[in-house]
Amino acid sequence: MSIPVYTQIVEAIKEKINSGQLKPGDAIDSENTLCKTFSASRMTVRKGLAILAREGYIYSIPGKGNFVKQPDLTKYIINYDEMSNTINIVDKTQLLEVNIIMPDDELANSLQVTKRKNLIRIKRLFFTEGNPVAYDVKYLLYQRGMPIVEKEIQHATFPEMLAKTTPIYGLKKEIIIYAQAPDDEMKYYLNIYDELPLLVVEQKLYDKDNKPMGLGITSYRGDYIKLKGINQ
Amino acid sequence: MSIPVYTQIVEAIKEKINSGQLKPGDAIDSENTLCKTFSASRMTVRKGLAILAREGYIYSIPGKGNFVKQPDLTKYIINYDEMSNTINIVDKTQLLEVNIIMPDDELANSLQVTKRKNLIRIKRLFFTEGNPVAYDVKYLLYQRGMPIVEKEIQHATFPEMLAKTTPIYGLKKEIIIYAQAPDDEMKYYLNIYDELPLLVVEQKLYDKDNKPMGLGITSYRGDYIKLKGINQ
DNA sequence: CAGTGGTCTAGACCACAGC
DNA sequence: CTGTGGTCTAGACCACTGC
Repeated sequence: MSIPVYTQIVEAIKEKINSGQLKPGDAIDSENTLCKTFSASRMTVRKGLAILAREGYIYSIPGKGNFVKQPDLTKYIINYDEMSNTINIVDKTQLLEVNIIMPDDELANSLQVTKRKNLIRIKRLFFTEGNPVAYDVKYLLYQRGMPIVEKEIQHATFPEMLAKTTPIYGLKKEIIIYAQAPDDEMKYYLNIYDELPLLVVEQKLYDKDNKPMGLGITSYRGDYIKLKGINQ
Repeated sequence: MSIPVYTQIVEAIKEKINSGQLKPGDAIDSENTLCKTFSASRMTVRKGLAILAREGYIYSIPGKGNFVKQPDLTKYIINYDEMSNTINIVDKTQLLEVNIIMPDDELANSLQVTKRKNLIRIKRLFFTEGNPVAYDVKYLLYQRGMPIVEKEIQHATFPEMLAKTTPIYGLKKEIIIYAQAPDDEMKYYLNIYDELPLLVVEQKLYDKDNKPMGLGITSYRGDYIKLKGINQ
């Protein structure tokens, strides 16, 4: 058989769990027992168990055993990037403003800086087939080497803006998603004349020491965005 | 040192990547080289590399080597459940309707059933401190043992409704998030008198063979919901 | 105390890359 | 052909659990 032994172990245990033979909290056969059952060495058995643990099927308690885990029914993975979503792709961007500003209380608090710290503010409009679909504002802590060259920021996504001055590994990210009615400025920029709502996505980036590096707020016309999340 | 050798290997390579010594696409020292560098056996080195691969730092090409991976800057994890979000928790639910219905074209297509297949439709209202905050509709394929007991479904989340008749392991889930203006029915149920938009979350559940098991549509008052996603 | 999982070794054979 | 990663073994010692 060309199927690795550890895969066979994984599948056998998954089957026991999926079929209900093993329920959450139940103990799995001990590693030594599995060694005998599958005529495998302990390292091979442990490799299979590690895969099951990674996939959320089991957990282990040292000195006691391996147990079936209560699955997490609330977890979803979403791939978010300002320029593309499930129903639309941004094909043009327009730079409205690049400025150095001083933060107000809320912004200073959000980025954990004093009100005297200079920030870069970038405002952009996103278009699809000639129609404005989103209004985008970014606030970045100024750093040496920060790209203020218009060409470099006009089409960049948020992590790309920071990638040139901050190591992108260890970068922590956060998004907040909510619905909002457009104010007059949004209605003007996004050509909204009726009751069309906005979907707003706030992005916050932290360096590997959890220091906030920037805040982005992207307001999408509600008819041009759907976000999709899947499990695993 | 009580830190496991494989952890030391992981940290050493992470540091090389975070500091920029190793860039995406670069080859990592071969496993045999790492064995010598860390005076460790190959299995120990491989355990460290497996962790780095799982965390998205590296990938391997058999016969060639291990390489630094381009990090995925778009991936977020969101914990979604109808009853609670970043700014609100549902503390009361009201069952509006439990019915057997025949699907229209759109629904039959979405659930991959014929129009003659019976579906269960459940309509609920969610409240927080006495105020209606969300309107919730679920469509379920009828199965033996399906809970139509009101007590059992009134407060259940979507996966919980299915958990009694379907194994929850291997369950695949999908959510679609978008903003929408409320229609008159929504305005009535959710006490909306002004331009408040809705945030709509559609949930679709599939069994382990990718057969759709149910569709849920939850429409939240925009001022009572924010969804949060983080990386890793 | 025996049994459990956590770590680790020093070998082995294989399929595959690239010269 | 050598070097690479992928799989696997048969031991070992440790810390912890529960009797």
